[in-house]
Amino acid sequence: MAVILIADDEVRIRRLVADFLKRDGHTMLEASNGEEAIKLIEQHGEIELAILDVMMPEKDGFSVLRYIREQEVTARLPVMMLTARAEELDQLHGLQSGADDYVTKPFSPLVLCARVKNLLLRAGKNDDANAHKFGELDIDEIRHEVRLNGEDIGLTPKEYELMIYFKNNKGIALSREKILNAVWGYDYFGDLRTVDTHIKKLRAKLGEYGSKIETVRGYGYRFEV
Amino acid sequence: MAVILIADDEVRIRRLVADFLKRDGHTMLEASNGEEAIKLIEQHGEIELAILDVMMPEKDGFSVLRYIREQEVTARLPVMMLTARAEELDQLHGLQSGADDYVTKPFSPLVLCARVKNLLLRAGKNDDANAHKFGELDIDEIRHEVRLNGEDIGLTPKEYELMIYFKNNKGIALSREKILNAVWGYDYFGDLRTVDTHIKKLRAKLGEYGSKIETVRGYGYRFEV
DNA sequence: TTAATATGTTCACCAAATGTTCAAAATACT
DNA sequence: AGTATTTTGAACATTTGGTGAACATATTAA
Repeated sequence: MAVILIADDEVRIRRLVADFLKRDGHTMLEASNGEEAIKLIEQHGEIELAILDVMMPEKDGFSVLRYIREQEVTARLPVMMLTARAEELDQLHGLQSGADDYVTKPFSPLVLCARVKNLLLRAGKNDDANAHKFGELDIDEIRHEVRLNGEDIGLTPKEYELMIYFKNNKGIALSREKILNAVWGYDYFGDLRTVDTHIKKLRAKLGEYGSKIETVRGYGYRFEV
Repeated sequence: MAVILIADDEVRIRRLVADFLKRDGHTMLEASNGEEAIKLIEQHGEIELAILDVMMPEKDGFSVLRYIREQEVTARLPVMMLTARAEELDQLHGLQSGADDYVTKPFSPLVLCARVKNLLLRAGKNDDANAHKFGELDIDEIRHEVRLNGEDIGLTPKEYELMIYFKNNKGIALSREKILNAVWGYDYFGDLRTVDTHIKKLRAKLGEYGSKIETVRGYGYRFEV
């Protein structure tokens, strides 16, 4: 279930796509031209996929796509293009437009649904498991490494797990008990101070970002962004 | 990239097959029984390969296969059958059922992927990149061999499959469990350390490129480019 | 200011993960 | 059947990491 934008000047196509994707549980936003599409994208931070027809009045699909890729906040938004002819498809390939997928008209609604599912899956994985960037700090769960200014900082297994735990709980104060339970396991009977030792090492390896792990006196630690 | 139908009543198997083939860039359609499979085939003119489990509720794999061969439009569609037992395999042979390939359960996902690639190739579908070159390291899936400085390094079957799995997941940290599931098959319950032994041998045969298989401590391995 | 408490820091010992070797078991080949 | 090859995991070696005691420093309370 996601929020999806469909932009096409033909009502018939728009409805068709919207109806099918609604049936899959998605929330649909509709635009009848490029200008409208951009307006909706600006207003809705939560759009998770954009389906753009290439041929549209006001602003065509390529212009909207370019806009999406240029804006910081939407640069990584998955985009699917609808093209009417093979020539346009060539354009897509040739210009390396930055679209994530394309479907040629006429299309089968079910194939479109399948591809949408695919894109959302891919994007979902990217959001959850791909690199989380905090300035020059990359937490890359795909490669299973953390980079500072592009360089792997060589975390040990425990340090890495600790980092992931902080990443998943940024801004939340975590007691030593909670940290031990989460990272070491609920049946671990170790000294609470072991946490401190690992925090120390992690902070050192994070360099300038070490201070992002703040001490919450009398309680534990908190990772700030 | 092709549109592929997978029909199996076991969700686990369906997901496994779909996930692996999606990673190869294919669009997957899923059916949980024979009736559903036929419905999807009727609706989609663009299906390029059907993978059918023999044992399914509503209509079994053989019935679906017969249907496919009877319809003018789908008569030449490549079909791969999944069979659970040797007896079913006999049926396939004996009845000259018209399937293009068959795979017995349990199967290794990688073997399945390779066979799918084969079938699509045979069917004249586009498929690029069967030879991957990393510097002086050639991974040649056509000749089914890996060369270092032009010389075949004589990988054993398991080593070769491991190599292919790494090639398909370069830059991604792979846990021993994942590797075991992918290369040995989803129902293999062997020692995780067996992976290490094979890594060791593969590294040795890869010579100077052995270090491209990096150890991810506390997790598994990662193939670098 | 001093005592009490909490956290930072260091380090040596122990534990765990991985590398490596090998021979038995399984498999493929003839 | 017999032989060759491959696979496997146990056993041992080596490397790396985890741990908590001990001491240092910082913060708070009295």
